Amino acid sequence: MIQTVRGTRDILPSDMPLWHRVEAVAREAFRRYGFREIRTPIFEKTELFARGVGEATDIVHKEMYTFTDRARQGSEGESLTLRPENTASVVRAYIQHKMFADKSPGELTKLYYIGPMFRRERPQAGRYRQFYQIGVEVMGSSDDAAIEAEVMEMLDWFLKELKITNTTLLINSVGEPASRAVYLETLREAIRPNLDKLCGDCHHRFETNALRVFDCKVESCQTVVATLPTITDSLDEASRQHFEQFKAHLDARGIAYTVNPRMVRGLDYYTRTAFEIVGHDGLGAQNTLVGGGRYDGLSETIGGPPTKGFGFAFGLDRMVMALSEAEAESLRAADAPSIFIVFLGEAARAHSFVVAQQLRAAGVAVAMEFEDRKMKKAMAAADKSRATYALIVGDNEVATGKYGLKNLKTGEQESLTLDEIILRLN
RNA sequence: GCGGGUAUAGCUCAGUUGGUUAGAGCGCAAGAUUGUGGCUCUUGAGGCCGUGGGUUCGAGACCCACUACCCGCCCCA
Repeated sequence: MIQTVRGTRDILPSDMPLWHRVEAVAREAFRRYGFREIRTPIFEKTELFARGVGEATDIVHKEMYTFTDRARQGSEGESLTLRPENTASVVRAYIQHKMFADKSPGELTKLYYIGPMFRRERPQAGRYRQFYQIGVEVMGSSDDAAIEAEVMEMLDWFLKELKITNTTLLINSVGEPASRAVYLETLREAIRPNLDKLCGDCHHRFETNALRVFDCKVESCQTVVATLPTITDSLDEASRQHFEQFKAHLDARGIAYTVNPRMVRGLDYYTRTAFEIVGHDGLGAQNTLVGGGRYDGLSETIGGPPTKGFGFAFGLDRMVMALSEAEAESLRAADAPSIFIVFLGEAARAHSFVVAQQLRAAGVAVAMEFEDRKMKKAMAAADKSRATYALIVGDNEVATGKYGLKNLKTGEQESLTLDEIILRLN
């Protein structure tokens, strides 16, 4: 039979309550912190990602789903790409719709998005070719470190609300592009005499992105890494101060963090603040839950006005995996009807449709089967549905207008009118 | 792109050194007499044993290829 494409999957109804919960808590966080939703197209011109994300990154280099659009008369079909991330698109929209134009100096544009992204990587635990991200972008003329701190505070609330504990916030400053370039040279010079002690992957990293040598898991590489200068040592003064302020803001908010001078992030556009939140439970090797940073200058890269920016994205798939078993179970349990109608006989069946209609009109989640079954079977179905109550409708009930409302948890049963039942459930 | 593992019922898995009708638990269906679920008991349905080739008197088991999934590397959410 035809199955899902490698790396893609169906999210089935039994998991939907978990997804909805993560989304709902995120939206509530965004509401409280003044973010508004934006939706950008799922595909864009390839050039946007090539320039925005960076030609040299693995994402652009080997992971994009790129295709040529059908040619129109007299012109070539243009190259389009399924979005591998959303920051470039959001910044594009910010520029295209001139969101900066009606703002006072200092006023920020705070946006959030939620939707699927596409990367052609090898699937494994917590990594899919179509995956879902929720993210925010703060754009404007200000680069106050309080912006970063406030976003960390929001994430802190978000994770606590989802009862995802046992996470670590890692922060670092990667500096301005100029000082980073200087540091990269320093780093390469420091690595060069030790090249023979490094693994094959690190040789490759040395050529393409020397910063990534820090991430190597090979033990012999780590002994070399320990001797290398960190980016902190060569930060430009402005970035150093910005980082100090960021930490002070976090301290003032009581948010715990770990400075990791060796944490680097893969996308080209990051400047100054970079951060990750890593989880430790229920995730495989892909344990980065949230990643983000500052991207001053990205706007200019794709043809916009000078703009400061800061944002993050988290993987919805991974966030759902990080939910505790207990939390998942209680979310699933809440995804059940309030009332399951058990009817007996043809007349009661016809009457039940009307009862169901009235209950639903009053806002009650009602389930019922359409087949006339033995009461024992109907009760078993009610139990299986995890409904709070079974509503018993037989000939007696039809005649008197009083129905048996049985609480399936406690086993207690009362005889009530429809109005009384509706009142009971509200 | 590279490495390792797995593939048997709807689900989770057993299946001896190759041997005759393919197993369990859960789930599903029916029953334990009248309009009351959960627990228990009885019975039942449900399998091209991933696909294709090979070895053999005989393959779910062994060999090869392919495919899919899982885990890891690279990289990332």
